[in-house]
Amino acid sequence: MSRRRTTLKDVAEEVGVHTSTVSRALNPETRHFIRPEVAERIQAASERLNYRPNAAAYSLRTNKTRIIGVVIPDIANPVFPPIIRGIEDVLSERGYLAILVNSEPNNARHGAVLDALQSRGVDGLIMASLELGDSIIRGMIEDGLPAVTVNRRAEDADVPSVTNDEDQGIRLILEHLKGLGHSRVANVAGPQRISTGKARFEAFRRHARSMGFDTSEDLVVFAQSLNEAEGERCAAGLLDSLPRFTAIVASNDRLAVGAISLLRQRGIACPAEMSVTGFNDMPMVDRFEPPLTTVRVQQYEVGRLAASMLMKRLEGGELEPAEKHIVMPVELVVRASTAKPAIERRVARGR
Amino acid sequence: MSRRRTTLKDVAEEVGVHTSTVSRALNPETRHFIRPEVAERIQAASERLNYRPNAAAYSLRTNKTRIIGVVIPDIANPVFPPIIRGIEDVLSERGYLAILVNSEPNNARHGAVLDALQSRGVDGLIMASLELGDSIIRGMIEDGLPAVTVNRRAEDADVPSVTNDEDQGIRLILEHLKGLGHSRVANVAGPQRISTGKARFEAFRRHARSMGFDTSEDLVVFAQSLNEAEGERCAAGLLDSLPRFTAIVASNDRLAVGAISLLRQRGIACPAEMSVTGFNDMPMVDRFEPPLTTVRVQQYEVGRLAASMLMKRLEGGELEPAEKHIVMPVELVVRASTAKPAIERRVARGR
DNA sequence: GCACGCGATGCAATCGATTGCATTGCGGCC
DNA sequence: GGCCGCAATGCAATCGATTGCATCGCGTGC
Repeated sequence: MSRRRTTLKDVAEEVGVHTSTVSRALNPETRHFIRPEVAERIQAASERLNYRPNAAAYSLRTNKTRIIGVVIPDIANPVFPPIIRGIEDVLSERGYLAILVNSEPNNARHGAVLDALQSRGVDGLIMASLELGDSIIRGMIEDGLPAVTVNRRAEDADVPSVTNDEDQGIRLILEHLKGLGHSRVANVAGPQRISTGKARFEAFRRHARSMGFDTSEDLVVFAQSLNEAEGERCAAGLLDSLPRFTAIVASNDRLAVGAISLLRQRGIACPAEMSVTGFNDMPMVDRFEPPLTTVRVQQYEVGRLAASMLMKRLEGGELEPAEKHIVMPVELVVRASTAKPAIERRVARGR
Repeated sequence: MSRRRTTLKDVAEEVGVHTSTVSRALNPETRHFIRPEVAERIQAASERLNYRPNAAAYSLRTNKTRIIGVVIPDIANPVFPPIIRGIEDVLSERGYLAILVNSEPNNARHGAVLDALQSRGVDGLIMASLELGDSIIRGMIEDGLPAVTVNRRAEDADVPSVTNDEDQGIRLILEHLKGLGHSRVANVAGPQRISTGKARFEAFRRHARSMGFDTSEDLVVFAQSLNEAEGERCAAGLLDSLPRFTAIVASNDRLAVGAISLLRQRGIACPAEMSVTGFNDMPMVDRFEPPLTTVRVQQYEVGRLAASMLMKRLEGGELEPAEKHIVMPVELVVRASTAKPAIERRVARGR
């Protein structure tokens, strides 16, 4: 048990050559320097002794770790697992490993966590946890650490990103609602410090106007965070402030789910009396009651792409401007949380 | 941009001392060797120069990485995120980082992935991905790598574990069904190569017998894997083989969700005509239609505990026998997927 | 038969931090 | 006032792999 790991030196002695020869024989890039017959003996010995290169020594010498830092706000948020899976699949195909950290940008731990990653010498960073104006990230990127953002964008256009077509998604939602006959639609917008929150809110405002929806300001509430409780709070706010409306467009599925909960608490039927839409098409929302009408984003693919872009950068290629910011197409998924508006039923409700 | 990182040597030159002095001054354990005044100057210089220790050099010298490998079958399975979060929270409190890999034990990549972790010199392993008789893991543990399993157990009792009280969970489910008046209950059991599948199946058999349920063998089907599609397939198998029964006890929530889907496809109302129960209480199952009656396990806490146990082992302490295998209490959560059995309604159905 | 060249391999420096041991300097004690 | 001892710091080896350069030996060409 626990005996010393075998090193290059052990293999070298076994075969009767120098460590440098072993090193070259085991590296596909340099193997051609070594006589095939010797290389094979080395290969055999290395397997016999169960040799595993020491990654620390390799990193120290080459300044590469083959480790990528993946920073997300919270893995327990169902949006992220498919993305992570996509990232990890690509990385492991290329012999890279992912260090996963949960960290919210405003959190005290955020800096420490990123320090730890930097100290570990990660070769690159994939960031889902990011707010507009995050200076810590800026610093790391200025230090030359390759990074890609996923889902969200940095202000700094130099940081490559993979995002979804938020504008198109919101447009599809609004068209769908309009087609059903809605004309007064409320918006539970996401936090404006997050790029998706901002993009979706702006898309809502623009498209609502151009499609002729009522655009009173009191039809919008801003969520402070992206979870169910906040969805409930925001929906309550809208109902209490009493503008009449027949549908709620939420900035993401979790807010939508929260809104639906609140409607139920208040005895308002969804979709009969109030339509609700989400964004993301999280796993399982098709099984909710009611099944959620939402915008499907390709979460797994987004993860894969982000990882691929980072790999490409690490393996030498600069990214061409055209591939620096990828916007993935989205798709409207109509389920049962939207329906024709009830004819002015909401008007009757008093405070 | 991208200029060389500052090293101990840089700090040493700045202050006019030797690198070893800097090293000692910066390490809380050895700081007392250094005159406070010097230590402070070193501290200041190190901050001024933004010094970050090189983890590769540290690892090479000390043979420690402060990295833990976390191996799970699939992060996209909703059971795992809370566990991962629990693990990561504990690790980051202690200055450790988690490398996350997705790997099914039967998969070709399994060995390669574990090799990669070993090569990276992880200090320990937390395994959720594990089948009874997995020889690769055995090998690593015999090599002296500290490991803890979560959710599942290894056959080898030497590997510490944190699991849930499967037996109790199944018992609570059966008592609940019995209380409702059911007497013929089918079981969609999990794969028997997985410890939870086995434990829950055995619990089902034992408690079903002792409570006086019908225990015909055709009331049991074994799932090959743990997902919704397999749940559908198994439920179909049960219905088609036509034993009469009024409830389905599934080995986990995903199988249960699949079973419910199938019932809906066949026009069988749940819970009116057929009760269904799950296990795990995954996030969001309370919002499903119907909200799922299931067994709540403390996923986040399970993750925290596993990480804590590993930390304890790494920081010297051997685990006492009593704390080597922790079994977490579970809790029955009754929702709307279970109800009193319909009086022999199923009898009428022909092939 | 000798020199040249090149293919194959060895040598040794290097990456950056840790740590056992050596050295220095100073205060206290008799 | 000299010596002992301890506190504070420096020295140098070390971890294991990579890699530029040196070296060796052999074949080839003349």
